[in-house]
Amino acid sequence: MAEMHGGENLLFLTDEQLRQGIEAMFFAYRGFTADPDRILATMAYGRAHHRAIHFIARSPGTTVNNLLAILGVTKQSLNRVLRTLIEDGLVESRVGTTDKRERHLTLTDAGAALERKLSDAQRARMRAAYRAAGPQAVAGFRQVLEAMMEPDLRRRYYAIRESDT
Amino acid sequence: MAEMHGGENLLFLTDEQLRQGIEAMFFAYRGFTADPDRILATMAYGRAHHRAIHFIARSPGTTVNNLLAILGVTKQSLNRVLRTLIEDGLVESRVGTTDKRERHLTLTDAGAALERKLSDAQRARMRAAYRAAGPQAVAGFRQVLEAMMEPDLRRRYYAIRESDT
DNA sequence: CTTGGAATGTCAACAAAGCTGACTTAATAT
DNA sequence: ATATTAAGTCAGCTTTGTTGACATTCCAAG
Repeated sequence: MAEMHGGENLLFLTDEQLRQGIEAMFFAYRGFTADPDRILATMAYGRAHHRAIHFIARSPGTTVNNLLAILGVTKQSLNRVLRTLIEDGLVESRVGTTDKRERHLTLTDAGAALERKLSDAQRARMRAAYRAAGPQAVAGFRQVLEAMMEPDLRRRYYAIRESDT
Repeated sequence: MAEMHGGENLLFLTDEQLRQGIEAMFFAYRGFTADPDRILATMAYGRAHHRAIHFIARSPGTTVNNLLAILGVTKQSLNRVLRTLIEDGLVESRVGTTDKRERHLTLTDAGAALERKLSDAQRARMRAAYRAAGPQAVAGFRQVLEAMMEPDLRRRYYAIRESDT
């Protein structure tokens, strides 16, 4: 924790500074999605498909319910996306073994290939930004983003990270 | 500039670190828009209206063309939003004096009131995140976001900042 | 002065991706 | 047995984006 001494250290909390942060978030998010969007535009897919693919890749065997909670959409909305991905052979849906009501979702080889393509593009921009800003800036970036999340999503964000080897 | 020495300082560039950054962006953006979205849901407005209102407030008298470039949508899409805001008396559109083709957009008192309401909510979350992370983290946050923007939007971002007193 | 091009606005049609509400099926939990 | 949960489906609606075509107004250059 950095200690606060007096007033001038709180300059980063002025309305003007906060406004700039808001605008930075807005413009940066556009850059963040630009590369995958370009790739998806050449197929019959959109950002919603990308999100589903990303989190299935990240948590193979995840259930529909879990995905719903992470993505924060209705099941009707997710189902539309999921159905096309399954029909197109990018995602596989298998009935659960312990609980047969659940469907466990995984990427097929074709799905994994698309995931890699999208992910490579997005990571390339992230890597460039990280490299330009440096490790200390990246740590701060992550700290602020985590503080900005809704508590329940922050918990899910941590859970996904910890599920990695 | 922080100097790079060898390998372990580049750990923040591993695919796993980049993936976490991507997910942090995704979850944080949801938090970022959550509060204004809640307010807008109670009216007949959406996120597109918020964006228009924000940038008109930020650059009073801006032209439609300038707004188009900042928002990155088609004029038809913006026009629909703008029309309802003008009809509802939140935005005023005045024919330009030097160039009468241009329309200069400003917020009415009612528009400014809504802007303040939305902006207050969004800034409150930003302020909380900034406070929790501290000044150094905020500097890093801003650095990474700026590096992530598309170059032309980065220029516009700087231009808006510099237009302030 | 005429003409070309730029800025703006409008109409129509459409697509992506979200929403609500109602309902079914199957399986689990109480 | 009954209630609840997970998933899927149908219908209809909203917001916000897209193209394409076209009219108007105005500035500027030949």
